[in-house]
Parts: sequence; C-alpha cells; structure tokens
Amino acid sequence: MGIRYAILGLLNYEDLHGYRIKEHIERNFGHMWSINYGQIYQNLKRLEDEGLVKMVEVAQSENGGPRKKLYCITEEGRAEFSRWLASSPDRQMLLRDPFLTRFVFFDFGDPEDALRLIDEQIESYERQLDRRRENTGRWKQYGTYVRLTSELGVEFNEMYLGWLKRARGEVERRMRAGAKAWEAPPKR
Amino acid sequence: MGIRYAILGLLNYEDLHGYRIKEHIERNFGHMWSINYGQIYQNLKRLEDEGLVKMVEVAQSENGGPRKKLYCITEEGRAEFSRWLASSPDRQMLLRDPFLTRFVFFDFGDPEDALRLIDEQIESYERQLDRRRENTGRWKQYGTYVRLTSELGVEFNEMYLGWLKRARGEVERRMRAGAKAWEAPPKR
DNA sequence: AACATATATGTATTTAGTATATAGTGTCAA
DNA sequence: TTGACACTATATACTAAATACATATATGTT
Repeated sequence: MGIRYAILGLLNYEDLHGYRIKEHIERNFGHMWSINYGQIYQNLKRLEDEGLVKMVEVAQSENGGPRKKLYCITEEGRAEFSRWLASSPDRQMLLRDPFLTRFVFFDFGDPEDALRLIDEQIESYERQLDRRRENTGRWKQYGTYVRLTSELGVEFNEMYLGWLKRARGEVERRMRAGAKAWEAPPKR
Repeated sequence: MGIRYAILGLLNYEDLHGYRIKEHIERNFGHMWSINYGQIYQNLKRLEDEGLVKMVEVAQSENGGPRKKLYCITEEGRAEFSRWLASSPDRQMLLRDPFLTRFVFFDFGDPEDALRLIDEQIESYERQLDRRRENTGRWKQYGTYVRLTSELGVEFNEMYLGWLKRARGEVERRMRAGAKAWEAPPKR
C-alpha cells in the first residue's frame, strides 16, 4: 500500500497516465525507486474503483497512436492522501540488496570473486552518483522536501561508495596476506 | 529468491530449524532484515524438495514440547550456494521507506505533521544506533565480511540521523518564517 | 520491406510480507 | 488451582509487490 499513495501524491502535481507515471518515477526517483507497469496499472484501476481518482480517455496526439488514460485526483483522493501523509508510518525502512546478501556470506567464498563483485558495485554507484549530482538542480523546483530527499540520495551514495572502497582495501589486503586458505567446495 | 540463499547461507554455519533461523536473523540482521515465519517455512520446504537441504525431526528437549525439524545443508546445497555467491547480482539495491515516501510529498502537508514524523524517526534511529554499536563486538567473531557489513549498518545509521536532524532544522526554520501559507485540503 | 524505437496498456506468475491459527510446556501470581 | 502470560515450534491463508510476458500503434531508419 505504498505505491498507491506515491501515485496519489504525483497526481497532486498534475494529471498523469500510467506510462508518464513510470517515466516520472524513473526520472526523479530512479535511484532508490524502480517501479513496474504492472504495479502502476493495477493501482490506478483500484484507485479509480474507490473513487480516489477519475479517468478520461484521450488521444495520444493529433497524429493518432495508442490512446492514453489520463488520471486526475478527486476531492476524496486529496482527503485520503492528506490523512495518509500525516499518519505515522507503520513500518521501518526496508533495505534489500542482492550484493550485500552475498557479501555478508563471503567467508564461504573466494575472495577474488568478492573483489570482482565489489568492483562492479563501485563502478555502478559511481555512475549513479554522477547522475544524482546532475539532477539536484532540477529537483529544487519541487520544493524543500523533494530537495532534501535528493540530498539524502547523494549523501547515501557518497557514504556507500566510501564503505565499498574501504571494504575493497580490506579484502585485498587480507587476500594478499593469504590469511586464510580458502577451500573451494565441490562443484557439481 | 533472496531469502532462499540467505537461509542456505546460515545453514553453512550450523544446522538450524525454522524458529531458530528467525531468531538468528532477528538477532544478527534485525536492523535491516526482518523476516517472517511464513517466508522461512515455505522456503525450507522448497529447499528440501530440491534436495539442497535435508530434514530430521527431533524432540525439542528432554522435557518434551513441540518437536522441531532440524535442517542441514547437502553437498548439492553447498554447490548451489557457491554458484550463487560468485554470481553477479542481477538487481540494484532496493530501498523502501514509508517515512521517506511521506516526506518527499510534504509540500502538500502541514509542516507541524512533518516535524512530528521526523522526531519519531530520530528517536527510533537513535535507539537503533545504540543497539548496533552494542552488537559490533559480537559480530566480529563471524569474520571480516560480517564485521564490514555491520560497520556499514552503523555508518548508514549515523549518516541518516545527521540528515534527519538537518532536515528537521530546515523544516522548523521554514515554518517559523511562515514562508509559505499552508492550506489544509477539505477533510471529509 | 524489415527492423528498431517510442508510446501506451494490460495480464499472468512468482516472490515477499503480514496475519493468524494451533499446540505443548513452564512460570508466577491471584 | 486455575488462568493469564511467555516461550518454543510449525503451518496456512491472504495481501502486496515485483517480475515477466503480451499486445498495439506510430515513427524513423537501413
């Protein structure tokens, strides 16, 4: 029930259709937020059933093309969104990372594999940090809260890159020292 | 398919049953990892069907009590775990936070509500940081990778608390200045 | 003509997460 | 002594989220 309110929140800014919502989220929250069409269209349908949004089908452009369903938030929608916004979040932050899930178990793995995976992460997050910094300007127009959130994104990225590089150093030093003979388990 | 390998990973250390696995995860990863019995028992069953773990039913203790199903990793299981461990993660980090989801939209809300929610977060993360710092010692026995991961947890927590406090200051200052008259939407 | 790309929506399936049911044992207090 | 509560243990039902796949039209390119 989080996507539901994120969509409702975006509709506070302007009327949108599914495709544009995905584009918007990708562009603005793409770092920590990746969303799928399936999730969007299902949520839009349900929001409409509940009367929190209204839908009008419109042509894509003068030249035709697939028609789009433009959604606009209703008064009921705004009221429901306000209630949610002021309510205390019921859950803690959720962080799930397929890299970290592997990393924490690497005492059972080959340090060389660990180094390779770390390097992949460093490269990926360095590119991400560049993009985030480029975008900070654009986010300012949305107001204080959006700007602060984007700053959090940058700070997180910097912190994480720092940790990755430190971890890399430790793993490499430990590997060179040959501190622990790593034994491959049987492959079959 | 992440929980599956996390369970397999824990079984590398020692034989475990469902209840103990949850306890283990809660104790050691409880900050960023919360798992549910439903997920554990389903995954254990499936792992057994696939021959990656073996199960023996044993009594709980001498005094009786509900019997437990003790799971142990097989050779096939170890091989499959090794393959997974060395494979490049297919997805990016996933961060989902019901507080941040609200925060980013607070240009449509009452700053006083924002302050209240921020204060709740600060209190919660300050307690969490204390617990994490207490635990760092215990984690060291598990090796370099577990220790590094726990250090990441602490660094993340410190960074996030810093951001929360800065954000609080900005919101408060902005509110006092009355920079923007906030208008409540119709409640009904 | 064939192919890629962009716009647009939708369904099906799998995985993750939440809630709740069940059941035995031990403990402490009213 | 019984009854509430906590602890150990497993299991199922249900909801939400995430992924994969399917469809359709228009534009530009080779």
